[in-house]
Amino acid sequence: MILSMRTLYHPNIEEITVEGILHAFSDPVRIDIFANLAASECAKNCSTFLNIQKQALPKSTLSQHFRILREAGLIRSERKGVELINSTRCEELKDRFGPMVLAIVEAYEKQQKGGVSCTNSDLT
Amino acid sequence: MILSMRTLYHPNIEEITVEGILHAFSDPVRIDIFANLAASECAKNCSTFLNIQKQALPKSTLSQHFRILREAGLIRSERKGVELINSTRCEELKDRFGPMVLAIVEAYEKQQKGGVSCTNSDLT
DNA sequence: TACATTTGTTCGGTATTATTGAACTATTAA
DNA sequence: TTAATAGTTCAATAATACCGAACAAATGTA
Repeated sequence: MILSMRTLYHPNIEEITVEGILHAFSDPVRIDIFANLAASECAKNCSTFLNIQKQALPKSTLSQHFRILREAGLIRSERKGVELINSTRCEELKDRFGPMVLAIVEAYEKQQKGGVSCTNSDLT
Repeated sequence: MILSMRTLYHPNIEEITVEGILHAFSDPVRIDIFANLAASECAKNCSTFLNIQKQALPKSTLSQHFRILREAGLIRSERKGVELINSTRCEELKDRFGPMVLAIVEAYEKQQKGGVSCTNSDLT
């Protein structure tokens, strides 16, 4: 499959797999991006997330993370001028995978709110 | 933390994280093992899974997968003589993370039953 | 006491995957 | 044009994963 820079590949809903979704969610940055998108009223561009993480990420890294979320079928990205507007595919996903995606997001949000001690056990 | 070969580390329930769970589930072998354990009436030893995958796995690989599931807090392993008996921690996990784990397992099982076309799109 | 068998772990070399700075493309605006 | 902005691609490096071989621990047998 040949993809030019302007072609954004989005899998059809029936091509999306549980394993693909779980792999996409396996990275802390990606689950955080997705949960953020899911919680926000409006869609957001990629650069919105440049400084949302604990440590600022390079845009090349962020670009890869968005591609993985997109190709796993979790988000939809639309080009609007020079930027990419991202939104979740939660509703489609619910039809196909039931409460899984929502349950993951809710568990993640609850954990983040709960003020988890992130100073734990650095095993050198 | 020093672990001898006989010491099996199991995190306390409050040490378990959503990210850790999602990372453990990100591998197709591991989600398959976990779903199998969750579906079975009785606990199973590790070697049970040596030939359950499409391609047989070396036992060193399987050992790593079980360690990752265990250290993510998803399973409990008890030594019984020479073997390790594994079971899920689903009930504890439900208390802490709500329906997440069950929803993942159910989506995975539904997909497996559904006869997914695994001959799809090899993008060379 | 061996010695063998079974189950799983550890080690270390190799292979795969992830990260990221630099160069690039594409769009918009002046 | 030229510049600015948003995101992608490339390629070198870093980090992980895989798995054969050696090992450890428990059990059985004589």
